[in-house]
Amino acid sequence: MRISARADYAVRAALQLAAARDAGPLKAEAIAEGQGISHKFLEGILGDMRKGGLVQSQRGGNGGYWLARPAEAISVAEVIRCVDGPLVSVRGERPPDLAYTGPAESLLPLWIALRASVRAVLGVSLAEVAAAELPAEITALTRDPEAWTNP
Amino acid sequence: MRISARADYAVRAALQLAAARDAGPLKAEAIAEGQGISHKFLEGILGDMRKGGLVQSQRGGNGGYWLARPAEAISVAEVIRCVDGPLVSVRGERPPDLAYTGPAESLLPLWIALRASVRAVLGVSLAEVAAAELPAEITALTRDPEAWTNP
DNA sequence: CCTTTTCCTACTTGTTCGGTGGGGTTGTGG
DNA sequence: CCACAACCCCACCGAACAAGTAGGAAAAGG
Repeated sequence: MRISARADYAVRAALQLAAARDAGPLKAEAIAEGQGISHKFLEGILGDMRKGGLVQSQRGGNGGYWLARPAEAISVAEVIRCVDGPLVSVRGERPPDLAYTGPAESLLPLWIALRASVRAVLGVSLAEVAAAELPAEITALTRDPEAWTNP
Repeated sequence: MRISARADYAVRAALQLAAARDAGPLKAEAIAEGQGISHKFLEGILGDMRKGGLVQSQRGGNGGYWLARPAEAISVAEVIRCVDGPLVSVRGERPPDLAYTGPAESLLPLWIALRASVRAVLGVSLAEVAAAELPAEITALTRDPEAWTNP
């Protein structure tokens, strides 16, 4: 259950774009520097986000990237899916495509529940994260000090 | 956010062992056949679980594997961690080791919340899954028909 | 025309994934 | 004590993926 560098970078870039909403297009170089990401690598990620319809771009002189929709209408989950495919997969397949037998039968509902819960958390909008105003259900999860410790 | 084949197989093997609790040791070959897993590959996984203290084994004539603890006292999360390392990692690092700046600052709490929610779901015991009696909070997540559909 | 910046394709290097094969070691039954 | 059944412990393998890198073509603006 790892979040890839692509996904992490994509979300951070999207947050940067959300924050610079009214400052016109943002250059890839500026985002890369602002977040400490390899510029060329980020360019590829932004390209995927453009193909996925999340951002738009303009070349030349004072070009750059901007969000295709308001930051309130883009979820973190969408960004991750855009650059990394399905949010949760088991052995490369989406949960509903799996079949289990015997005592493992109710493993499928468990994976489904897992996916639903991941979806719920990552359903937050870029605006909420950028403004540091996460929904109450999410902050509730971070309240427990044990959530911040490694097992 | 993918569950590897190792993790999936490990949990299924553990469930098989949980179900055969009172039938004495279970041979790797039997588990492999029962779950449609490559026998040699499974052997490696069971080896990891033994080193992790989750199962015990006996060689020779009618040897095999059995759970080291009652199935009520082993969580799915433990099994996955045993064979695959940390449950949730971002770019290979555990969330508390990350540092974000600027508009991405509250991305860290989001990853923490994500991990907490994953932990909550996978905290179920092998006994609960094997008996198909998931806790109410988990089944509640599977109630929504949308949880079963791909986006 | 010249600069800037995005866009595209290809390549690299290292690691992981899923799996296989062979041989050693320990236990049981005859 | 001997054969056999199982676990145990490597070593290896091909394919895929991850995280970048490099170089240039194409558009926009001055």
